[in-house]
Amino acid sequence: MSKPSIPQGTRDFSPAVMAKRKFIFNTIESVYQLFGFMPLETPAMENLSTLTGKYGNEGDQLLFKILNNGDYLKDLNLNELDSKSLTPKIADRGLRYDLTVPLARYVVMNRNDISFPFKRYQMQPVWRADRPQKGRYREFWQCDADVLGTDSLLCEADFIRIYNTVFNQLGLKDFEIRINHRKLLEAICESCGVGNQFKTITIIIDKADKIGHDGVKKELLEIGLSDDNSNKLLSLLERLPLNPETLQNLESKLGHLENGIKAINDLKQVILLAGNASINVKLDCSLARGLDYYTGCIFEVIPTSVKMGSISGGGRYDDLTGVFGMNGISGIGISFGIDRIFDVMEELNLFPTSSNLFTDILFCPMDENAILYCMDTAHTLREHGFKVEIYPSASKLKKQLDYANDKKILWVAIAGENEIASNQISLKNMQTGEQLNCNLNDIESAIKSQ
RNA sequence: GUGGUCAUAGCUCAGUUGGUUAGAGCAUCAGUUUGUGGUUCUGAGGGUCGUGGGUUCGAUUCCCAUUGAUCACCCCA
Repeated sequence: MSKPSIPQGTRDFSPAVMAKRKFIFNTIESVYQLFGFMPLETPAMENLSTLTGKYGNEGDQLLFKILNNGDYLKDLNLNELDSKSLTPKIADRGLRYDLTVPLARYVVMNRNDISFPFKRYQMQPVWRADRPQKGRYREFWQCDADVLGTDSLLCEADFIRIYNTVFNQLGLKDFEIRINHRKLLEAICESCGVGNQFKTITIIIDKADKIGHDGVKKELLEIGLSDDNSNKLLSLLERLPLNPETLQNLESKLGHLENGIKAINDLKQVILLAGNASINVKLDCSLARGLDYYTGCIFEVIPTSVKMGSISGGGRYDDLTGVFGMNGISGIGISFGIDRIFDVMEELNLFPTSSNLFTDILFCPMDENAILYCMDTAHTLREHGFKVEIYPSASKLKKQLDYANDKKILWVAIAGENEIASNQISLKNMQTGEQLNCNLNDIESAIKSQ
């Protein structure tokens, strides 16, 4: 038999790793709930017709397809088919590629039962048949929150506050929120006389971080921009603090354009509503992201003290549900990339040392009688909120203490002949090594007094 | 989808200019006169050297293929 393995780009998460992941998940979830978002879960698999055509040509290739059950080759003439035309005939379902399309599908299906604005969060794995590399997996988790059915800029401001709250609670101080506005991008292109090449231009300037201003200019010249216009464009890409001065400056350059004034007014309103939370927000006109469906503000969060890509992104979109035949629903959403947040926190050593997932007290029975002796007391402590376990056999004490160390259990309660005779327990602190005898009923107070 | 690097014990790695039974540290398990650990000592288990083929008297070592890992590009979280 060959050694067992797991598929490419997937991972097991050990208990020690899960403790840390849970810390991140729980933090994000509790903050989402603080802002009034409600949980939603959708199936791992969707009908392939729901997924295809939503992510562009490249996206379709990255979908995991699920082979139909039964004799799926029946009625097929294999000679007339290539692999591309074969797929829809033998696979009706696929694994979800993100959480946004399933959300749109859900909203359309349940339109009569949903009252708007609809605020939901969703934290589930998604799958992409991409080639794995650093910080990139075939199965990874997204933590989305979206507000559907309102175009209020209060949502943008709320998401800025959510970013601050989440990263403060995680202990990640060095981060920068970058914001841009789709219409600002359009205005910039217009003012440089390249409004008709909007999409090409944005793909180029989105790479500014990677290839630098020189690289951007080179590519702009290649697609036929004049030297003048590319310089003008580049001068607008500087990353500046999002504040009234920056916007006023921008208004003097783009205020004559309809798109420009709309975007600037939106951003002004966001600053006002976000208040102090907007302090570490930077206006980044090179930020483009998945342009296809974003129509208003666009967000990205970058860790500033670690070399790592974005750890969160999002933006406003119109007509999310249009592809499923339900028009007029606009909204805004963000997504945390928890796998990357994990890597950043690991690198900066930000995980709290004590985890509330681990056992608080381990009972160590020295003989069979002691097991029975511990059972009721252990359960009373559980009812009082302690995480308690009893070592399941009367093994040698060394082995039991090793087990406690391995699981980072702080307290052990040793019970043997002597303790039973005196109706007591030997309570030992595994960190200090101190040990004391106390009555069974006094364990809780003894622990709390330390 | 394109290109580079790599593959020896559970983990981190030695090693052989191709030659008998492939090593170390850590980890695991078991003992160290039987109720005290994380920092004693002793011992044990564990590898068909990623898989398949080729060259050779002989391959873990050389060649080819394949699979996987990893990094970069494309794109993206």
